[in-house]
Amino acid sequence: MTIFYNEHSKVLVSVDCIIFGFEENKLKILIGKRQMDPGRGEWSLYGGFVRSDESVDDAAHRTLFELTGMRNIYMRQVGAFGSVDRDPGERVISIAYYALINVKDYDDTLREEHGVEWVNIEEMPLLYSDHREMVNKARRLMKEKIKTEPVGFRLLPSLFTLTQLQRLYEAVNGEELDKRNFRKRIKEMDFIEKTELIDKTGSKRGAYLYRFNRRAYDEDPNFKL
Amino acid sequence: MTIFYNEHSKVLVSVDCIIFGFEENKLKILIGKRQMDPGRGEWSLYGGFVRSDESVDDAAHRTLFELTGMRNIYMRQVGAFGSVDRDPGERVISIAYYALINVKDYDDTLREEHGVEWVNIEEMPLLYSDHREMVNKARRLMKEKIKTEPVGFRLLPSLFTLTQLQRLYEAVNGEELDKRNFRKRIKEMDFIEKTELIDKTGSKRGAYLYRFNRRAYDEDPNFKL
DNA sequence: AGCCTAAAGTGTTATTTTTACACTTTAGGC
DNA sequence: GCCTAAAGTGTAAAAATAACACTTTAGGCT
Repeated sequence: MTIFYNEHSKVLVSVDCIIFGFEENKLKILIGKRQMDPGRGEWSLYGGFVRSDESVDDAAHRTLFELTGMRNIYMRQVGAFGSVDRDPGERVISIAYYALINVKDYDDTLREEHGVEWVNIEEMPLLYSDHREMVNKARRLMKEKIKTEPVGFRLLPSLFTLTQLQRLYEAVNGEELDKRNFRKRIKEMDFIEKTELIDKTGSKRGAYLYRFNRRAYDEDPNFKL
Repeated sequence: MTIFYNEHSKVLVSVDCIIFGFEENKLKILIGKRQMDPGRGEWSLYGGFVRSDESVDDAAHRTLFELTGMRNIYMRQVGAFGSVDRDPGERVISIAYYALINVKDYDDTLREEHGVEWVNIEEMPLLYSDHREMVNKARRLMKEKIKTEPVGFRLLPSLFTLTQLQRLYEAVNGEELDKRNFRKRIKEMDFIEKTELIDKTGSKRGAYLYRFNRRAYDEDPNFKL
């Protein structure tokens, strides 16, 4: 293969995943203690290196799959982090991605095998290197995204109550929402469908379960929450 | 130096700049015909490689400086572009940045020496590799940014008329704005200051020149246009 | 059986924000 | 002095958002 750019130096490129989950009315991220040097024992995002035969996006999906066994996950790029000394071991430029997963879809045994935990994002410990910056930016982007695109459902079971959905938005926005105003907006979005099923786990009375209908959304995609 | 990650492959990392300018009431970008292989002769963004001793952000600023001789330019990261075969020569992952500059601050001789031109973004030719994608994403991000942060002034001279400012927003938004509503909003922002100076280049009557007062903005940063 | 509890569910009004809209003023050029 | 072309200016309607409280229901307890 012809080398066109041979005078330039090459660097390692990694991906780091900010994996969001929603549990007990709290927004959480999946982090673990680093099991390798440098930084062994520090809290860290899960990541991996980009291989020569895969795109950066593919590397992110592969890395997430390695950790969770899950495919077809909603992932979006957060950005590139490229300080010279961001990694104490060697020059590594990292591309951060955030992912939205339903906590219940993630096998707990697999999670423990990888030594990662769901941590309330409001109680994040100190993180390795610039990972905290990554989380903050990911959170900012996700918060904006979730307002205008129906991606929050990715954090919930496919059937959910309106209270669950409201709590999710409250956790992401960091402020309480008015129940009646919230539900008024839901009613305007026909693709958030009420089922006849009732969830009794959250109250004695029980609450109707709803589902997101993607097909209906695609026909009239106007989402706003 | 200890090599910690030695089994992983390294790649070239470049930066590409989407340089926005505003001229003749049009939003423009600075592009040139590639002067090297691969892709010689194709329209392309201006870019450069990230060196081992500089951050990615620094590389972007250095690259912009090489092209324009300008420093302290507003630049924001667009994101990483990392398809395996995005560069026909060799695997190169590129981090795109957009910059906002005042066209009049860019020396025209220097511009010609580098063989780059201001092209109306609505009449963009086919671009090399994935550069069009980069431009589109940059434009989307810039459009959002300019709504809530006072960065549009970077595209204008330090003294500008309200009509110029309105035309800028019209060019970025891609739609006409109501003059009275626009000016009503300006009046609410005390950090957009009317001067006693008058610009007569745009009309016989002349229009008052305004300036952005950063200090005043910092004290009460509420910008919305 | 009856009472207590805790979450589900439901509309109206006030406030704020956004949009629509047209005429007067001014200075240069002819 | 008349024509032109851009600058400048306020009000009213419409839409979006925010504020707000009571009823219903079923389980658990006595």
